[in-house]
Amino acid sequence: MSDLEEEYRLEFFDQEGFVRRECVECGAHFWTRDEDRETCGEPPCETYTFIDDPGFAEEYTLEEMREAFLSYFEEHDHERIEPYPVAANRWRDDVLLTQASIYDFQPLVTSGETPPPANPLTISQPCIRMQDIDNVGTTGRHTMAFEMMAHHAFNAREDIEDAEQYAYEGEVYWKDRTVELCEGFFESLGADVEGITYIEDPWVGGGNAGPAIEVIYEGAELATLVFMSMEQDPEGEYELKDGNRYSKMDTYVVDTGYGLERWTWVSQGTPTVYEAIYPDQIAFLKDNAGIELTEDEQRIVHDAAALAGNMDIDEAEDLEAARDEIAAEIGVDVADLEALVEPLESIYAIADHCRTLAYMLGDEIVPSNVGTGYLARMVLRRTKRLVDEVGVDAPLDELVDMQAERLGYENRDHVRDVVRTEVEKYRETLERGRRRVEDMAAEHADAGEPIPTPELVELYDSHGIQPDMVEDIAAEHGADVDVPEDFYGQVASRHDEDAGGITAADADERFADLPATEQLYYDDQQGTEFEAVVLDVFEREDGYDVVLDQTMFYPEGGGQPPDHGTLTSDDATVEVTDVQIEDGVIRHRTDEELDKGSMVRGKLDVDRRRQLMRNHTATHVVIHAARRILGDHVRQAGAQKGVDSSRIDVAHYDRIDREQVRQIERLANEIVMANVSVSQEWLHRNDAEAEYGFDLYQGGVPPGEQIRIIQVDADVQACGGTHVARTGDIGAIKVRSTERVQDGVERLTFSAGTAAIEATQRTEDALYDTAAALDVDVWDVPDTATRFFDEWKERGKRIEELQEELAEARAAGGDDDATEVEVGETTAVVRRIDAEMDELRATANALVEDGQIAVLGSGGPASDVSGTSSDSSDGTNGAQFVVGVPEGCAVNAGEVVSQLASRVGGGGGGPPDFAQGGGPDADQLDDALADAPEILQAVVDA
RNA sequence: GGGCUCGUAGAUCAGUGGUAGAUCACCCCCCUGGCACGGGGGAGGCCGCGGGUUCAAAUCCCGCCGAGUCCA
Repeated sequence: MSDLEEEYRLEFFDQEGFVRRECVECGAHFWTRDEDRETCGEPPCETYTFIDDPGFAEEYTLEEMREAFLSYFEEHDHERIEPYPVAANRWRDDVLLTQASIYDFQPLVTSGETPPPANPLTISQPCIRMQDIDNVGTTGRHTMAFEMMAHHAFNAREDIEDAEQYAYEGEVYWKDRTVELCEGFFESLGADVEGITYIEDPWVGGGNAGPAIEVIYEGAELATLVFMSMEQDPEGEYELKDGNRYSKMDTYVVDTGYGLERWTWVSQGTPTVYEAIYPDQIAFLKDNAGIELTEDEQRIVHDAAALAGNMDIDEAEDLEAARDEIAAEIGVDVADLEALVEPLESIYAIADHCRTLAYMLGDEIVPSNVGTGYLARMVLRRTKRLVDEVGVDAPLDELVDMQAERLGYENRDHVRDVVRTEVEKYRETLERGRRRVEDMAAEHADAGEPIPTPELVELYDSHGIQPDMVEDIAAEHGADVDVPEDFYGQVASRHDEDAGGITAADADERFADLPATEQLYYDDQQGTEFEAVVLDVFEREDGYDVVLDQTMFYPEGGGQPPDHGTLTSDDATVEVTDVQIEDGVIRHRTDEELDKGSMVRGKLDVDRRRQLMRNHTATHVVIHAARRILGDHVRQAGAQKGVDSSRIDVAHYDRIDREQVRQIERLANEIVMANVSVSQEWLHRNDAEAEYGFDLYQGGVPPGEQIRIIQVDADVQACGGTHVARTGDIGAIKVRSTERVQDGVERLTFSAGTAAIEATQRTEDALYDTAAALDVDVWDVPDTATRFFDEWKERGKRIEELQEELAEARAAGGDDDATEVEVGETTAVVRRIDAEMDELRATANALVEDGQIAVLGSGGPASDVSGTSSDSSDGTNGAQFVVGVPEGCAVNAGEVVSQLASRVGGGGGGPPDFAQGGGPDADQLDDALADAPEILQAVVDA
């Protein structure tokens, strides 16, 4: 096993007189100029020494420090690069947020597939680390939002066989120069370079690894210098700390990270990092929340923070343990200290969270319950809770705007708008939750028991109500709550993860030897016929896979389905039903075999392909139109093209209403009618990104140095699909529906070309048929339908009234159809009324009100008076009974009904005073009713 | 993408196989000089939609639509 010790023996260290030492506290190896040094310098082995004693010659604000860094590296031959969005999922699909500057260049640049935008380069990249969320504010040094200043150099070995295979060649600089530049920057700020220690700390992550150095100054880790140079390899020569083996790569990359906030903090020497980086907002928040401290109190807070800073408090949990110690040291009561410090901690967290939100929303992340949108929502809600708790009464959108303004954003109005919308949504959620908890609390308070844990878990998991909020609300209603220690564990256990990763289909070895198929559909997008040579044929379960030297058939990809068509050789014509591409080799799935080596003529199913092209270009047009109508935050969140219809999912924070659909449709068709040409061009990806930004990648990020750019009107996208030549070829675009596929994601389904016409015709047919059925003009359909519906409701009510009148009349007039028997003191009326259940019930009620027992049977409605009956049968749908018993009469209606119903092959029941039942054998109805007197007698005797 | 919860009167919600309810809001009347309150009466429901099970479904099962929420 190698611990990479050799990797750290730098010439630079040698020349500068560094020595390698082992820390007496933690055992880490480090490099220092100070021969007497015993510890590595990093907490907990040593403490911060810059608090109240800044480590640089001058104090810097965030902006000044960023500029100092970038200009230093510019002066040393680095090109300054504009920061990337914090939404890393715009250019890669393995992560959601940008957490380090190197994220900007993964995976394609680091692997050598794509050249970096400059080499070497320097950047200050905004980042968000959600995992630190609990520590923000309390530890004094954690922030969720930060900028990682960096200098990167991308190197590729030249001593390899095929050096040109990588997008960059040769060495820009490596370890020695990296450390030298780092020292140089320290020096430029007037730091005492004697005090710097370099700790050996190999880095491993995401399948890559390499030696790395932590740069410690004044007790603080100010930079990490990573030398990414290895990749995971079971045969590898190095075994690293994650237990895996690694071997050297052909590319090797300098990946550095300098925390802008740390550097600013060290330059100012404030007790916490927050005070150094957000002085204005913290002053505002303190003032607004009415936090005024006496000089004594200020001193206590200051000392406590300084001590905490020195104590290597890495987690909020550790702080609780440390607080006793701190209080003792300063000589105050722990409770008093907490009362002083906690509001400040909230305020620090608010400032940090507002910056996080400004980053997220400024980069046009739309709050939702998926992906980055969910993260934005979580941060926003947490911030809102903190703001309310600490008693800040400024609207949240104003607080976020303070950060957006500081960052110089141009879309501040949009950011405020989104924050307001979200705050309102949260308010509604809280209100719903409050009512729910109040009911629950009252119930459990009555029972004198605490709210049980499963209820708590459900309140959080299904309704988004935090346990501590439940505690507060429950307390108001006198109910207790026990929040178990492992609460969030119990929540997690509700989410039974059904493992079952999708096993990737085994790559077929035999394809590996075949050359990449020439893609004729790019040379001539309008072409439909071609000639080719059959390179190979593979038998499959349901047909054959044919590989040609070149093809016009478009393989499935980018949401565009594959082409269909035929391949014809001298001997046979075969149908192509599917086309797939793998490693550049295109496979045509056919129903019959073709001879290897034969010449074939390929013909596309032209109608299908035309529709697919129309749909694909239309997709670009629709998303462009949606963006113009709904706002710049609109991005594609998925798409599927089809022959008859296509759909795109877009990120948007509200439902798309009918009027907006009309506007989108109109604008889309204006672009169609303008008949602008659809241009295809292959650009170097860096040029394309520089010119159009990451919005190019609406449909995903293509690999490679050159990317295909499709421009439709003002819309520019990287796209591998086939398109019509001019927008007019689309013919027409019809938006058919919108649907909310997730909160914050709207799906637009539309049709293009002939399918658009057909879709419209189908809708019209439905309208015409309706008009015909109502016997009115189409324009009168809405009014007529409304009138009919109202009248139908009126009639229902009238029928009910009449049924009641009829029932009363029946009850009053003893008519001949009824059999009356005496059951004890009470008269029972047994009668057959062929009517609906409603009518039977009404009659029974009327009889009961007259003090009589009602035993009513029905063989189904004699005539369908109400028009509401939905049964299609012809009166043979069985028998029903209703039995009603007046108060104080010892007859169980349920029992009677049960016995009657059993005679018609069914069952029944109900409360003792009013029961219903029935069965399928209507033929037995009269016999059953004839037996009713005996049944009544038997029941009363029992 | 997955899990969970919910959809009943204008609003908020009860009702978990057997006659659709409460509170507020609304309309009318009484009380009052008038208002608030109080009292009495009334109107207002395709129980989200579509299937299924059952003698019987707001209620149970399946699908769809709509909303909420937790997680990746």
